[in-house]
Amino acid sequence: MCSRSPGDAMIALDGVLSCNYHSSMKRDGKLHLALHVLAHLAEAGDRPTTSEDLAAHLCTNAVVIRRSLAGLREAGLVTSVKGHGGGWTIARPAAAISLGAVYAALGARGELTPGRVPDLSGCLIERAIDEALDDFYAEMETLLVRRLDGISLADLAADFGRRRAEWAANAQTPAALNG
Amino acid sequence: MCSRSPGDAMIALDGVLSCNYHSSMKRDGKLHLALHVLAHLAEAGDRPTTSEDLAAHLCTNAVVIRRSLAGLREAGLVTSVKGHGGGWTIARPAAAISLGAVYAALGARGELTPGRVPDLSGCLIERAIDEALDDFYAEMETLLVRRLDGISLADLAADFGRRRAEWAANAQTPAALNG
DNA sequence: ATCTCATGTAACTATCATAGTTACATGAGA
DNA sequence: TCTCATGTAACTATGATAGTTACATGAGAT
Repeated sequence: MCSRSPGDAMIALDGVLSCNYHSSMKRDGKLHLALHVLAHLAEAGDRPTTSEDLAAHLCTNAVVIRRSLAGLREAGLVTSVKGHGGGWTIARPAAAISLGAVYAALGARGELTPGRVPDLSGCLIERAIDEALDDFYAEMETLLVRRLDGISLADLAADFGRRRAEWAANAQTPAALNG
Repeated sequence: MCSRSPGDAMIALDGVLSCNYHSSMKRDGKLHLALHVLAHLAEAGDRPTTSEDLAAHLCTNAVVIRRSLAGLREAGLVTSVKGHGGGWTIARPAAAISLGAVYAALGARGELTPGRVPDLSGCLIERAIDEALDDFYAEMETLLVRRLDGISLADLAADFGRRRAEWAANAQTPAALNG
């Protein structure tokens, strides 16, 4: 089950495309999920979106969405409202949310760094390698965050806008989207 | 079981230190393992080292070592000889082996890149994010490899040499090594 | 009031990657 | 031919994360 309904913020592709519910979000990372959700929330603007709706769009489970958004809420990137008419809303304009902020909000240690087990062996070679790799990974992490800080959600949204325009122009051949 | 015997290439720390066999190499990555093995082989020079010996030093299993070294052999970084007096030997001087070469030899896709599942949903937002992240990860991968190419095994060995000297100077207080 | 919707969260299962293990075939000296 | 060591398949164990179920909590709608 992962089809769209005409009224929502998505481009209407109903009946044409669907994704296999159980094999989709298998090994793709927390960052990807969070960005996708945020992009949808940015599209929705002020109107709250339920985790159920988001889950349908992302072909995943509502609880998975809530888990991810819980972290983003603590970081002040989104807000949530319970009950009737409730749901999730983006807390800042998309241009004011950097991918670095999202990455940080996820506590995304380990997205790059493999994580290290403390060295109990006393092997000096191991120590040298541990330190070298620690330094190296820290350096890469810095580069990664710096680069992510330079990209905003609005940049992704712009890219999305470009795609939508392209899609509208080629609307005659929707089959090309299946490739 | 992970104690050293006095005659080998390791600094003799017998009886002083041991590591818990079952909880050591749990989440540390293929690169770390390969580098550690290579560093030991570099220390050993021309004399072949058995996977059993290496496993004892690294507190892991001989088959794990052989699995890792099989990849490195295909890349021409190490050689192996069967039978009596056999074992593993480093194929080039340590200065001529870059960490980038090791990384490549491991086919270490996924050390950084989370890997992506093909997008079947047709969601344009998803596509924009997929491409942005693909580009981003490719960029980081390039930076990572470039940086790794700039470090040789000999650099790590030099670091090891420095440590050994320090250790020898402070040999009176071996307890400090336990911290 | 209470009904319904939606979040918040705990607890469980499923899946995947990798480390660890066992077992055995193969090849090379002694 | 005996022993050592690699080469490899097949299995188990572990940990991370996605997916699922279930239920408590809170906030409007009636």
